[in-house]
Parts: sequence; structure tokens; C-alpha cells
Amino acid sequence: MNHNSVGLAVHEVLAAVLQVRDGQLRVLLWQRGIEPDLGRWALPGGRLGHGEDVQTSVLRQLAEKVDVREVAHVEQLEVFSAPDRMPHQRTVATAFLGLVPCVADPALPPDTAWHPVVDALRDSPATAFDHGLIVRRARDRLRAKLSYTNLGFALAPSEFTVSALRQLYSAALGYRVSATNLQRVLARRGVLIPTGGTAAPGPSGGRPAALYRFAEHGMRVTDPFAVLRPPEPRPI
Amino acid sequence: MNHNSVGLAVHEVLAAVLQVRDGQLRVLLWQRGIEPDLGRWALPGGRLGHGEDVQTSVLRQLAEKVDVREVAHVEQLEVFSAPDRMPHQRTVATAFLGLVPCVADPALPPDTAWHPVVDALRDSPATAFDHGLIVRRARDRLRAKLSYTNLGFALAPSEFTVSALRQLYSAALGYRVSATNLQRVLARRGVLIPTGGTAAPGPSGGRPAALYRFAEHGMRVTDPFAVLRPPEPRPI
DNA sequence: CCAAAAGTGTTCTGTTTACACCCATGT
DNA sequence: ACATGGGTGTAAACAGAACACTTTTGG
Repeated sequence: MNHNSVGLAVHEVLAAVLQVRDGQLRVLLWQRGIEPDLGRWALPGGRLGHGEDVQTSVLRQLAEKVDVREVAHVEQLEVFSAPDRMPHQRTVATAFLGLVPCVADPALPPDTAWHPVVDALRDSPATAFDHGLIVRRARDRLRAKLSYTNLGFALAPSEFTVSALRQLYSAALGYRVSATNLQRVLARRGVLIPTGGTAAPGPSGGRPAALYRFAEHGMRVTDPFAVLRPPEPRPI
Repeated sequence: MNHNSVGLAVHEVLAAVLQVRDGQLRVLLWQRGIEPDLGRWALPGGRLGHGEDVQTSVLRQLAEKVDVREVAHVEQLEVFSAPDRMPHQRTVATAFLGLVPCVADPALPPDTAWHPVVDALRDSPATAFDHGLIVRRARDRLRAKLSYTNLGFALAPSEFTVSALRQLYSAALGYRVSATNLQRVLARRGVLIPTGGTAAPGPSGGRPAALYRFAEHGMRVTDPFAVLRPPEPRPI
């Protein structure tokens, strides 16, 4: 690397694609078949192309792993740029969070699989480079935004019961959420709309559950300011 | 640009350094003396160096404009990577937010000056490239974090009255904040500590104001979850 | 009739805002 | 005394959590 290359670096994009399945938050990883870090699990992604910005690039790269139409939400996380984060070649990475509804079950390439996002500090599968850290950041961002945005729409199917939504939120947040309060909070904010339909009860009976859908399918901040909000002129 | 250069891009770092002065939120810009965008105002920054990550780089670059010790807080904003964001050469930028206390008055290079951050959609000075957008993102991030973190420490002097703090918050947020409530909210969260001292009243009299300081000088989230918080076992 | 699951009503608590009132100082 | 700015007390509004209770189904 000579002096002229100051500022020149390989730029890659990486996506932490998260999904809730079977009460567990999981992330899409592929197993590296080449050195360095052969055999370790890595986030999907690749090099930035000529005519694309980072978001376009990450969606293009994801298309190799999953049907991009199944990705309900994508947002930038953070730049990872430690000089030694990858051996041999200086590489700057823009990391993304991607969310896939729980009903999506894309056909995966043979080297690709879902892995549970563990709460422990260590990574459960051996992850490549700094990808374990990126997954943790993605999880933290999802948890934060579930609380103050309507981001649940990206994890849920088009129609669902409050019980099903409660399981999604519980798995993503890592603690038990009350169905009663979840319904009320989201309803008050206008995030949740009843479709009018009901779901059939299970084999052991029980009252049929009402079906709901998310009012919007783009992310919206529903709880913008916790404090110090601007004085709103109230209607009489 | 040939096929081998896929993924290779110039990587620059840019800093939107904000400060409140005279009741106005302002940003540090320098006037370009070369094409392209000659004469337009740009954010300080420059190319990423070999052995540094983006944060190290932005602090190094800022040292050319202000005394870095006066920068009380720095955080990553977002990557800007539109292929045509700069002419001639593909350049990916990592943008940062920097905050400088209102008392800091660094000596500035002749081509550098503070500019008010305007609320209007158009940029008040003619800004270079996409730097106007970056400034707006920096302002929005500051406004959001003032509400749910202790980030005010980065705008305030070491000791201050609640009135002075109210002016800082009002200028940064763009609307009038009540001194009464500001004091109570920050005090309850343990963000604000009374020093015991008092400030001398103005020439027209008035009760002397108590002096306060921020309890911590690193950013801390003080209002972590608006809703859906985990059940906390309460003490008896 | 009973168990199971879903949904509703009610209460409690904590936070934020709004506003009235009291305090300390200079003229 | 009184104006001026600073501080405190208090009540109202609201959101969320917790929990008891009712509703609707299957066996």
C-alpha cells in the first residue's frame, strides 16, 4: 500500500438479516469456503459496485441469498472500519439491518443457514471477522426501534392475532411482553388495525382471536419524544 | 474506472460540528478554494488514512480546524454514498456529529467560519455537494438525543444556571423549553447536580441563580424505553 | 359444566406539563 | 416598596403496567 492509496479502501456492505421463527430471533449467515476465516460464519454482503449506493448494493447482494421482496425493512446501522478488521486488505464495511417477516421461508443456498441470535456475550456459531459484533448491533437496534416505532410490521405476517404478535415481540426483545398491553399501546398509536376477521381456535378450544394488520408498511416513529416535547396547542 | 476497481472507492470522513452561540445553533464550515464547488461551504474532513478507523480519522482532521480537546462529543451519523455525490471521483463519506460547548471559542483558519443552522429547507450558505443534507441529519440527531440522553453536557459549560441551560436547549431544539420542567426532568434522572454555588444576579436585580453541573461527561441514555419495557422486580 | 384462550374494565403508579405562588436581590 | 428574575408546590393529564373479570370457544 503506497502513499497514493491514502483514502482508497475496499468498501463492502454487510447485512444482518433478522427473522423471528419458533419463538427465536435468528440471523442469516453463510459459511465461508475460503481463507481467511475458512469455515466460519459470515454475514451476506460484498463489494460496493460502481453505480450503486450502499443501500442499493446491499439489496443486490442479498438477492443472492433470499428473495429481496421478502425483506420488509432495511436500514443502515454503522460503519465498521478498524484497520485490522480484515487481514490482507484494508476494508471498510457499511453494516445494515434487514428484517424478514416470520412467514417468509426463502430457499437458501447450500452454504447458507439461519442461526439463533444468542444473548450471551460470545457468539454461538464461530463468526468471521467482526460480524458477531455487527449482529449484536443489529439486534440492539431492532429492540430499540420496536419500542418507539411501528417496526413490528417487518416481523409480522400481513394478518395476525395479538397472541402471535406477542410472541414475535417477546422473541425479539428477549423478555415476556403482555398481550393486553401490547394491543392497547399499538392500538392507541394507530399502528394496529382490526381486519374484522377472526382466527379459528386451537384443538383445545378457547375464544377465537381477532385478526389485525399493521396500518402502515413503512417505518414510522410513533413515540417521537419521550420528554421535552414542543408545546402543542390543544383543541380547547 | 476498470472492472478491477469494483469495491474500491475513496473513503472520506466529514464532521458536522455543532455549537450553540447567542441563542442560535451553528455549524462549522470552510469555504472551498478549489474546484469543484469552488466558493461553496463544506464540512471539515478528509480522506481516511491507513492505520486509522473513521472516528480516529475525523478527530485528526478536525484538529486542523478546532482544538480537538474542545470537542465534547463525537458520534457516527450515516454513510453517504450516492454514486454522483461528488464529481470526477467516486467517494463514500462517513458523516459524524460533533458537539462543542458554547464557551469554546477556537481560533479558526481564515477560510473557516460558523454558520447558523437554518430551519428552512434550503441551505442558507451555498453548501458543497451533499453537505447541506448532512448538516440537517446532524441537527436532527442532536434534537432527538437531547430528549432521551444526557447529551446536553456537550453543549454546556462546566457550570451553568438553569436559565442558561434552558437557552441552550431552546436553541438546539428550535422551540421554547420551560426552565422549571427542564430542571426537574434532568434532576430526577440524576443528570444535573447542584454545585452549591450561585451566579450573581443581573444589573436589574433578581434572585441569584443556583449553579449546576452535569453528573457525567460521557453520553448516557437516560430514558431507554418509552414503552414495552421489561418487567422490573420492584423493591417491596 | 369445565378448561382454555382471548378480550375488556379498572386501578395504580410514575412522568410530564402547566401554572400559581413564594424567594432573593437590586434600585 | 417594587420590579425582576429564580425557585418550589401542586394539581391535572396521560401513558403504561398489573390484574381481575368477562366472553367465546372445544370437549
